[in-house]
Order: sequence, then C-alpha cells, then structure tokens
Amino acid sequence: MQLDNRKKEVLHAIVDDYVSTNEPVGSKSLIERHNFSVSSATLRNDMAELEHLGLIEKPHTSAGRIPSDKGYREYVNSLMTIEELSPREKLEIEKRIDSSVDEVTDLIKNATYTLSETTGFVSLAMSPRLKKSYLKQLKILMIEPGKALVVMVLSAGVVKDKVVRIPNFLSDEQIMKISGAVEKNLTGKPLDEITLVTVETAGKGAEVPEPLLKQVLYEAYAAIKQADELNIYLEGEHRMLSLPDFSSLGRARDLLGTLSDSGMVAGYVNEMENAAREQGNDDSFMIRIGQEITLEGLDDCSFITATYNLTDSVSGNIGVIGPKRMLYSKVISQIDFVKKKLNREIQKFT
Amino acid sequence: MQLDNRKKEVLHAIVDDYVSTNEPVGSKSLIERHNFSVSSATLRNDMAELEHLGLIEKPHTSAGRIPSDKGYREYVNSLMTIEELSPREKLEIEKRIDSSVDEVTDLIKNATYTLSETTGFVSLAMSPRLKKSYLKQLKILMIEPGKALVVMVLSAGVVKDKVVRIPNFLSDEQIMKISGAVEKNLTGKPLDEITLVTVETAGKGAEVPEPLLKQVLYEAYAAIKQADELNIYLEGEHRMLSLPDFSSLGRARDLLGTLSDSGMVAGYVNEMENAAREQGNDDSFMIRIGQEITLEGLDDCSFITATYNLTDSVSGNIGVIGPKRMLYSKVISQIDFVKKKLNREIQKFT
DNA sequence: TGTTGGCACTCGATGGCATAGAGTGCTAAT
DNA sequence: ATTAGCACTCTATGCCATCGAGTGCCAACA
Repeated sequence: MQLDNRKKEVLHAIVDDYVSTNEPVGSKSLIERHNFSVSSATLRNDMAELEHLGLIEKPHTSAGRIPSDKGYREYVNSLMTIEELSPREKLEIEKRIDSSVDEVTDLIKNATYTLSETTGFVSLAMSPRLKKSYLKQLKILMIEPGKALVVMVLSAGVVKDKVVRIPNFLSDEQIMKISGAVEKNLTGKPLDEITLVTVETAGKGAEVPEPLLKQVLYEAYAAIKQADELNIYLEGEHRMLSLPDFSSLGRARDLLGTLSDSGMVAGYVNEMENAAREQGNDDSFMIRIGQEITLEGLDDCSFITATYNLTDSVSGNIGVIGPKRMLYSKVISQIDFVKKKLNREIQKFT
Repeated sequence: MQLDNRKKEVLHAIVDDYVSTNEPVGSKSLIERHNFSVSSATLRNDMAELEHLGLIEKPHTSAGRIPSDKGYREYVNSLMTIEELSPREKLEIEKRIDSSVDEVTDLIKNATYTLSETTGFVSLAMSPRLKKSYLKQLKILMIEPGKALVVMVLSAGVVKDKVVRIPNFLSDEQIMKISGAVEKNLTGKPLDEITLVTVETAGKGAEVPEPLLKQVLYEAYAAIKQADELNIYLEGEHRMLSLPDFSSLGRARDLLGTLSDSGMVAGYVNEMENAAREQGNDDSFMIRIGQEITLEGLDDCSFITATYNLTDSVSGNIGVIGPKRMLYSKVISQIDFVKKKLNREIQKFT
C-alpha cells in the first residue's frame, strides 16, 4: 500500500469525520473541518485515488465517501494513534470493577458488564480456556441415594461442579472410597491428558464392585469434560438498538438473532484465537472488521478482543462487538484498561 | 359490565381480527369476515357503545377500532375459550423438553427455551422460591488455604454452592469439624428459619477457636442466604424484533432495555406472585396486560405466567412476555402444556 | 325501540412533481 | 501538481391532489 502522506491524512480525516457524524463525508466539509493546505479539488483527486484503492466508497454517485472495510483496516493498522484514557475515565472503571466477589467467574462477569457500560456496545468475555490447567482437587460427594456432586478445583483457582446420577444403592462409604482413589491418582494431571481411560485406571484402587465403579467413573469423567467446556458471557445486546448504525430493524434483528446464540459466538471467538496463535500473531489485540467477521448479521460490526491471563498458561478473552463505525482508539484503550484491571484483580485469587 | 350478547361477539371479533391482521378493524370488514346477521350501521352503533365503555379505541378519527387494555382484559376474563393444542404441537414440545439433564435447573432452562421457541415471544422462568424448603444437607469443603466451598442440598433436590473465603491458617480438619457440627444441627431446618444466630449456635459444637469459627460460620450463613435468592431465566429477547408491534425502534429499545435488567423483571414477577396470593387468587395463570404492567417499556406487552411445582410447597413461575396483540388462548395453552410437562419431568428428580 | 340505508366528513397513505443542496468528475488554466 | 469552474447526478424535502376506508349522524322503517 503506497500512500503518500497527504492521502493518509485524508483517509484518517474521512474515518474520523464519518465516525463522529455518521454522514458520508465530502471534499468540502473535509476542508472545513481540517486544516488542509490544499483545495477541495485536490482532495477530490486524492479521494478518487483512495476509492480506486478500495479504501473508501460512496453510497451513491452524488454523496460523500465512507470508509470501506479495507479503509478501516488500514486506519486501524497504521493510521490511528492510541491515546490513554483520562484519569477520570480510569477511575470510573476502577470503581465499577468490584473486587469484593468470591469467585473468579463473578469477577469476569463484572468486568464484562463494566466494559459494556463504558463502551456502550456489546461486550463479551470467554471463560478461561482450561486445557493447560491441571486438576488441583477432585471430590465426589454423596448427595442422596442415586445422586452425587463432583467438585473440581482447577489450578487457576476455578471451582466447577456438576450433579451426576449414580447407582441408587451405592453407599456413602463406597463413594468416598472412589472419590479418594480418583483424587489421589488424578490431582496434578493436566486437564487435556485426562481421558476416560485415565479416570478408569485412577479409580481402580477403590474396593467397589466393578460395574458400579465403572458407572461412577464415567460420570466423573463426563463432569471433568464439561468443566472444560467453553463458556461465554455476553452483555449489553440491547445497547446496539440505540446506535444509528442499527436503526434499520432488519439489521438489528439479524445482529441480535446471531448474538442470542452465544455458543456460536463463543465458537467464533475461539476460532479467532486459534487463527491468531497459528499466525504467531501475539499482538495483544485481535480485531475483525465488517465482512472479515464470518458470523451472520455482523457485517456492520467490528469485533475487538484482548487476552486476559488467569495464570501464565491459562487465559481467556475479553472484548467488545460494536459498530464498525466506532472510535477505535478509544475503545481499544477501554478494553486494554479493563483487561489490565482484570488481570490485577485476578492476582488476588491465585 | 353489562354487555348484551351481540356486543360481546363484536368485541370478540374485533380482538380476533386485530390480533390476526394487526390493522384497526372497521365495521365493514367485520361484517365481511364474520357472520353477523345485522348491518354494518348496527355494528357501528355497537362499536360506539364499546368505545364509550372504554373497551376499544381508535388510533384516529377515520380509522377502525383496536382493543384497549380494558378490552383485552374483558376478552381474556370472559370472552375467549381455550382450546387444546393439537397432538402435533404437543409432540413438538414433548420432544424439545429433554429430560436427560442431570439438574433441575437445566430442566427449567430447557423448558424456558422451548417456550420461547414455540410461542415466538420472550419466555421466562423463575427459579423455585425456596423459603418453604428445608436444608437437606450442608457441607463445607476445604479447597485450598483461605478458600472453601459451601455445598447445600435443599429439600427439593436443588443443589447450590458458593465459594467462600476463610482464614488462611484453618486446617482441613478444622473445617471438617465445623462442617460436621453445622450439618448436624442445621439439616432439616426450613430455610427461612435460618438466621445468623441459628448458624452460630449450630456451629458451637466444633472445637475451633472462637473468632475463626465465627468467620466461617458467617460465610456459611451468607452462602445459605444467597442460595435463597431469586433467579430468573429470560430467553428469546431478540424475537421481539421480528414482531410488527415493535417495528418502531424506540419501543423495541425501551423493551429490550428493561428486559436486560433481569433482576428488575424478577422482582416484578415476584410482586405479581405475592399480589395474586394475597388476593387468594389461585387461578393457575397470572395475566397482566399493557398498562397494568408497571415496568417501563412494556406498555404494549402482555405478561402471562403460570406456576410450576417442584414439591408441594416449593414452586416457581414460568411464562411469556409477548405483545398484547397476541393469540391469548393459544399462548395460554402453550404455557399450560409446557408447565405440565415440566411438572412431570420434575417428578423424576424428587 | 332497535335496525338500516344514505351521506357528508375526516384523515392517513400514496404518488407525482418541482426544488434545493451537497457532492462529484472533468477540463482548462496556473 | 494544483486549482477554479462548471455541468451533472442523486437524495431529501415539501407540496398538492387524490384515494379509500372508516366514522357519525339522521331520517326512515319494522
């Protein structure tokens, strides 16, 4: 992309103006609002050039230009400068992310909510990916005949549990035996190395009749696998309805329809994460703009996520989904600050 | 309300027509669509009367009539007849409410989702109100220094837990002692009789230094109280955007904005429930129409809930929020059927 | 007294039309 | 390479006439 300096400035100005006014921007208003030392005719030439390069486009012949996805991309990649938040804004976020909760999960939800409030967009967080974490503790608790609770504590301090069904006539003692055996052999094991076979061998020590034992172990295994599932927290979907970008009912409907399938969104974030990792792209932010997003109904959105760290090897994503016509630098700073705050607060749990 | 038979029929017809067409209905089209044995002029007189009574109204002078809130109310109270669902529809619901889940909570979520899908509206369920249930089991589990898990099993088979912070230097044994003492003295107690004092006396037996004991007991108490909190599941908010009734962005925004505050909705449902109980109104359905609903942005909605039973004394609500222009009889049957199915499935857990 | 046909009137919706205004591309001059 | 100027394009806006569904009321009728 060989853009001379002025063309860069022009693109920069167009993005800025369009983001703040939501109107296609023309050569004249560009001159008015910015201190270009050239005439509008010159800008027109530049703009024609930029359009030729696919960076801007016009809704119709006699309208101003708006940035294309590619234009936003160029802006994000090499034009914008990120500014820090004001102390006031920082304070606001600090205040909202309340550290008095008892569980990491609540803290993450809290941060997600805050992010949605401060940006005014949809925010989301992924529960930590646990593959790389190991089992710190596992207990099977008898609840009542036929029902037990599998409680797992993972290395990152995350507690998960699941009610499972067990054979009716298993006694409390028998369950405790199984629990003890499994715990002894499984603690310290990385989650992704735990398979049905591992669990079954781990349980061998318990003196419990074979078929019963097997069933309990299977349930325990299923509980562990479930704990490993991805979880996503989405917040503030309704805020999108206040944006002029989604004043068309159809667009809004498609967007919220897609977002309502949180599993789908979670899958997409995961894909993004994997793609970024494969490319060795260890930029702290992942940004997808408009058509780059393969989810239906998000053509007019941008997707920005950052990675928060629970431990060195366990991390999750937090970010926002907003209109692609957004103040990128601002939103990125906001996400960044929330992420940092979250990281700091998480320390207290590990 | 003294309405002669024909006026009743007219109101009935107006509601039906308006619900199905979403257009104000005039005297002429009323004649066309229904077999009235009188002329349109007569109906006009009747309609003027109905309007005088406040049962119908016109958007503007030269338009047809639409039912007022009061009109819908009359319709719901004494005009409509509830028809059973077709076997096909029943089957569809039966199929969707999957009973293979392990926890009551999942079953309820499942039913909520199904209800939203079949009605096409927002559906909601309240977690069971637990006041009248008792503590079946309570265990405190050491997770790691400074952290414990309080696991509670309630009479209805509901399992709740909460991670709590405890003094760092408490040992596993000490926690087990406390757990044992509390459990021994608290099991069987109705939830609403459990206070901080009760918990503290219950823990007396444990041989653990006083201040430490007190802190743990306080946390346990807090966990129990939290288990008692109301929980609401809302589903399908985005579906409202597909309804012509909310084709105005403003309305849709207000509605979804309010619904996004699920705590507020939960509070409202609870109020409704209490109000109904005070009036000795043991109708199985609670219906609020339009302005009767005090939540902001729900003026164009109706709120219909039914009560499902977990045990004889523990119950919750399940229902829908839809446009007040809805097929009441149909929706009521749908809720009713889902409720019954839910009740049946719940049996398997208790 | 309740019912009916007739009629004038109301009011939103629709579509045509002219106008204004913002913006463009192109050309010729600097 | 830049600029002034100009013809052209297209949307948005407002106005106006028309259409049609629906109403209210009155006088006549069973």
